[in-house]
Amino acid sequence: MMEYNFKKLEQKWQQYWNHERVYAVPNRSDKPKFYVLDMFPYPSGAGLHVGHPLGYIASDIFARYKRLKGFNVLHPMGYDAFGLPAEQYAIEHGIHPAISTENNIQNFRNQLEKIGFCFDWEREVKTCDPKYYKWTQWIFLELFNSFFDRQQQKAAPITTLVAAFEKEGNAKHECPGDAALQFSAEEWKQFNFTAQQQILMQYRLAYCGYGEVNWCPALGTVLANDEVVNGVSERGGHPVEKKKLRQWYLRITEYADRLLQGLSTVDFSEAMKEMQTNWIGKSSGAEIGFDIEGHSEKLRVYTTRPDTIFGVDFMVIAPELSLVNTITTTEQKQAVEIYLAYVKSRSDRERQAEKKISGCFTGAYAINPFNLQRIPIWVAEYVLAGYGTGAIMAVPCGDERDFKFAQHFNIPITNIIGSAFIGTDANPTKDAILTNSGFLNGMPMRQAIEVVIAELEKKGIGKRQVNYKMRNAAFSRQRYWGEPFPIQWIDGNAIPLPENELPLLLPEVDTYSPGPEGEGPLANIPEWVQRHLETNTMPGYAGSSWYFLRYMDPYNTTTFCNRNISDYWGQVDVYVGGTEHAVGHLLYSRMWTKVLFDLGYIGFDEPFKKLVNQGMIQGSSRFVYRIQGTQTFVSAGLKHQYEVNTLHVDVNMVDGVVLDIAAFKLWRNGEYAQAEFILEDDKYICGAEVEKMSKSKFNTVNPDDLVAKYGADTFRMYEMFLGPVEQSKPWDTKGIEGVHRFIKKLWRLFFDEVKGTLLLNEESATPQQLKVLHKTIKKIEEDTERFSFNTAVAAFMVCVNELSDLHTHNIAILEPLVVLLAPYAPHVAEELWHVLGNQGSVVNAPFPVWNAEYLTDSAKEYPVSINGKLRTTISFPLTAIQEEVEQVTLQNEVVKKWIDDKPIKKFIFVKGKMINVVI
RNA sequence: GCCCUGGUGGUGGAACUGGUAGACACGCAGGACUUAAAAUCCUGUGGUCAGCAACGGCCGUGCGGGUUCAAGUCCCGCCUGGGGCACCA
Repeated sequence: MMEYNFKKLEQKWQQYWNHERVYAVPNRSDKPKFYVLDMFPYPSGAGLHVGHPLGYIASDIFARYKRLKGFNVLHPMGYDAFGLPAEQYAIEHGIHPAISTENNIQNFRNQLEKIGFCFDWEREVKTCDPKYYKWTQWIFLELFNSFFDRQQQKAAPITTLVAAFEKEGNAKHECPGDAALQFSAEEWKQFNFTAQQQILMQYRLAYCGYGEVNWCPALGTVLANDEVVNGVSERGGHPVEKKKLRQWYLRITEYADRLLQGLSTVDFSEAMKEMQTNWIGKSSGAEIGFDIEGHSEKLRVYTTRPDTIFGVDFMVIAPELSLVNTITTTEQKQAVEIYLAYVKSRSDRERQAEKKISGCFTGAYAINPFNLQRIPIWVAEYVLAGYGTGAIMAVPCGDERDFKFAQHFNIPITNIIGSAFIGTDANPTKDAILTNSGFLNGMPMRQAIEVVIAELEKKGIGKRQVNYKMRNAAFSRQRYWGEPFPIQWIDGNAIPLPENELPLLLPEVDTYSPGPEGEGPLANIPEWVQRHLETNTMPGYAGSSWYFLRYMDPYNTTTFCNRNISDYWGQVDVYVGGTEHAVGHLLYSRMWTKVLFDLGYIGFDEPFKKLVNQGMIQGSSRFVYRIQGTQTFVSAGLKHQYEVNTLHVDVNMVDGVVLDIAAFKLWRNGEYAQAEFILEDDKYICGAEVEKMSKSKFNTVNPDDLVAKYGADTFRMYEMFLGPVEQSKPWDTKGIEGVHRFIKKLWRLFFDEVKGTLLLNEESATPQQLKVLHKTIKKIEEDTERFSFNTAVAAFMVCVNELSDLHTHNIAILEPLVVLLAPYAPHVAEELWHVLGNQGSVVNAPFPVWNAEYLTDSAKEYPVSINGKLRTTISFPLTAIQEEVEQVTLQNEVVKKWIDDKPIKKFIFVKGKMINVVI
């Protein structure tokens, strides 16, 4: 084989790798371990597009590189296979999600295999496989049977809590679900079983409660947030309202502090850490109970600024609070009801994003405990029930939103910060001196925070409080295609199934439509309901919270992962995935890891040592412009002369922006066969825009097509060449030719394709050739280590260009180069490795070592600037010192010309960098 | 609205710690080989001005300021694309 026939060659080596089990990884080895993981995909029906493999290629290169560097590398792949789209597909087409999912998985697998990844497919996991979700259910029961011991700051079995209750009540274990709950050992023993279970439920890490969902009565189903658009269902446009349903939750808030602290032990980007920190949203302040005029109940507010308590001009409570009904006066009742009805149709996000100010006075007044002033209580949507106590004290002079609200409703504003408030804007400073503030007058605000908290605690009307924005995560879905909860409801108590009954299999159903009253499809199965089994299923992040552990020991039937094996592999060393998982998936898998660690099942409490975020590949959409009411399409440059409709066209029919008219006429079964065109310069020019890559926008590019046309090696290198992995960028197939040419050029260092001869020789390498090689080794090693794959590809190109110029055909140079290239272009590297006469796979070769001796230069071409502007360059030996440099530089013709006879103010010489003459 | 992130030639991008802006590619233009095409190779390619030419001047990293001998890089204020915001995964 003298010509570069990538089709034959790639197929040959893929078969060889499979057959020889080259990528099977042992769980025991003398080599150091390294774990490289990709976020596993949801196997959608649309298959892979060019955006998916970006991260996989990056991690594959890294995994192969680490293997060459002598590590035992775990690099698995699997599928996050439960999820809403498969269920929606089932509802529409009547095909069981298990079947469509399996088909999709096969399709994904085929596509992935063509790209030549080094995944150990023997370790593949699928979250929807009963052999897998048995252990998801098992871990769920561990969460159910555990609580967070605040003294120890770790999870512990609920049995130890029961033992403590029997001995001393809950004195040492404040109830996370109800801080006011207190009972003695005697009282505990007096409680009946149900009462005890209800108390324990308030402690469990997986617990049941009630929560609001998007309920769409017309569809009879619960909707995801992204299925709700402007308060109506995306499909059909039916009204959506809030409905309270029984839900499972994970008590992740108990782990808030550890999740926060753990961030300092992992190598995530600062942006990622910041996002997680914001999500956790730790704040400290005070909770204050205000008296409400004419009511015994208190109005509890949480504030981070207790120092501003004399500036409170009104209170705002969230519309969801039951307190709204209790305190609303008869005069205000109608207005409040109208307002509540309006709020009910709106999502949290809409409520926060809304610029229009809305709210309603309840008619009730709270009393400021320090100056006994009456404070009107309002209800408004900008306060969310889920944060803090669901009520705030509004201080318009210090808070922008409070200020706007006060202005809008003409509520008088009290100024407590003197000249720091000028009446046109709120000033959120902490450094002003307080005025109009009773006993705080003259005190800096920062200092007053502590003083007020102390005073509140002394008077018993408030206390110091740490709050988290993070809420406990709803852990149930009213859906079919998810893990069933291994829970039976007996006399209103949640009773776990015994371990030997796991997995609780997802039953067959006749219809995937929802059950009565917002329950999931499982509620439609008589046998299921008769057994009193939980009808909710688990959400997508259940299976994905621990999958990285299952890869280590995927066939174990006695435990989720053998402890010795997880001790060997330990943390994921490099985890590659998109930022869209920044909070959800990453926080939950971090929490699960901590729980499993606390309970002694694994030996580490952070799952991912280093996280690399790959950017999104966006689609580059193309448009055609149809003149309204006709079949005539007008080229983009002329479209403004007509009334046109804009239509997406398949990007695969467009070369750059030029439409392939013949292909367009055949498109969509000839829907546009009769189309006529108004051209410019004999071409039809399409409009272009960058959008999300999706089937509906006809801007997806299938990797299969590119692999077929250019080969997997070209495809892999081109994906990397596109730009930094972390950065989002639109896909453009145009540049792929350049990478393909590079591989062919490399090939020609080995073969003369025209004459059909092998060019290799055993001559010893010249210093120039050695310099090129070793410069490249160094560059590839450094770039690969820092995930700078685009510059590494460029370095390969430079190397091959230079070696071609030097007519290099020496084995001594080309063999190390082939090993260097193996992580990037494994197929061609494997072929050339064998052409060089080696036995066995290049996968197991040692990574070449660069030698500094070949790289040293004796001189450097220094840029010479006058006043910071580059004017010329002068070559100096690397050993040159400032005096010599200064002398030579000032004699230089160009420099002399610029200096003229002005005096030299300063001569700057940075060794190895540059020279700057300041005049 | 809040949080994160990006903006450099016609295009993707490079410039790692403030030190020669535009590496490497694509595209384009011209040329070689060829009956022709493909493939391959060579030359040029940020804008602009002047010039026979070697070479050179000015401008230039979203916009406006600032720090510095020196700013794509640091600081302040804006504009703008993308992602996330708890039931998409």
